[in-house]
Amino acid sequence: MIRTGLKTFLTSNFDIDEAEILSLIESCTVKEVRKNQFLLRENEHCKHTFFVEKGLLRQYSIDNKGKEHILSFAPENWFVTDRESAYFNQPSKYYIEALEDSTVAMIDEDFIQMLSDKIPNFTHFNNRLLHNHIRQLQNRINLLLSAVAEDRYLQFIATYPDILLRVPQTMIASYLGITPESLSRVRKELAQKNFKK
Amino acid sequence: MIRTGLKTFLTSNFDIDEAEILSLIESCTVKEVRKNQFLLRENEHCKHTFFVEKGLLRQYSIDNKGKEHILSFAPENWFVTDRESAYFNQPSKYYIEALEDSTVAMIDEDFIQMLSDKIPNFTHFNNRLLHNHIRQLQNRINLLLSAVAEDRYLQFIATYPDILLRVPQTMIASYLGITPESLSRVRKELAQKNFKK
DNA sequence: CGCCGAGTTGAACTGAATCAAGAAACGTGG
DNA sequence: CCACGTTTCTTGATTCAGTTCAACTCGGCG
Repeated sequence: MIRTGLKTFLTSNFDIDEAEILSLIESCTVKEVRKNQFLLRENEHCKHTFFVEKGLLRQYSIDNKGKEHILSFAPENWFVTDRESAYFNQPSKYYIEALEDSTVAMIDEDFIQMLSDKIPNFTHFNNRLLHNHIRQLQNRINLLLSAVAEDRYLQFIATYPDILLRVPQTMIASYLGITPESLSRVRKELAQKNFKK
Repeated sequence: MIRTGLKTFLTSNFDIDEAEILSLIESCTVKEVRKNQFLLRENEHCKHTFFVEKGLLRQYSIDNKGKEHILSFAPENWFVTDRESAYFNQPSKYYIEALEDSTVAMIDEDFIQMLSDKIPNFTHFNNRLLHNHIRQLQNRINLLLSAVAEDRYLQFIATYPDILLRVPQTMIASYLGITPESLSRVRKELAQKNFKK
């Protein structure tokens, strides 16, 4: 079976020979998770970065009223982890769950260490990943502070057109910080606007 | 004049001798900014990380309706920068402005490079800074998604009691994503609750 | 065929925004 | 140190975006 995931990702991002990659990859467990299975639950300690080879994950919290709030979606070739838990060694506030049957590479601290040793500019790459994450989070905060439901939704469409089609509307609403009913109405409004034009 | 800022910060965080620090510090410009002066404006390219030795800065955006939204406050011994602009070389969406007369160390790319060279675990330190930033941003998103005005305010008080006393309420409201009027009412409510107890 | 979860729609409600007007605090110059 | 103007905070009345709750529709799947 050809693994199109992490290996391809590494070879296409780093200047490193195939053989070496292969030996590295072996020390990285791959997990098949079915829809609705969890990779992390609240209060657990997050020990991995999850690299999605196939499928789709979501990271979310549950507030004290029992409502879910989606922090992120992770489709193919994305990394997810709870950095707060993993890096600072705290119990996680989040759940990470498969929204589709998925194939996930489980990257642990040792593996990162190996990559750092073997791949010269892996540190830089990792740094870029962190900066990218910060950028995404900051933009989202700015959006939550400044934009109404409709604008948030439009922004979401523009940024994640692929995800839009793969997850139920309820979850997009949760990501946007509005109710499913509100999102439904927003979409209706937009449809009418577009029709008029 | 004794600089209590960056030097102290470095010596207390890293195992490095005084002399070396001193020579490093010299290559880092220090700027005195007066209240309401800007260190960064929208559309400029952010070239520095600002380390606040004395005073208080804020980072904010202005939306298309002309409203300000505060992304962060930076009191003594904090770093601020627009990583999106600095790292990805994009025009900034944000303003960084002094809320008090401040002393700010202007850390540029060269200086970071020097620190990386001279200080063995500086990379780790920097990494920790990034993770800390991510943690803070993620928690804030979670709060914006899940909490009403009152809870956000309570959380703010608990997290930044020092800042609470130094900035006008208007700005705290802006940070929390509510209007000054709403914050005023929230505080009134809380005062009444506490009185009843 | 019938069920079930996802999405839609409606009506009432609510937390927060808006607009407007005072009151309090603040600092700046005389 | 007071007087004055400016900013900040408060309070009230009204409006509004989004929530809540409930009923109904639709498409898929066993």
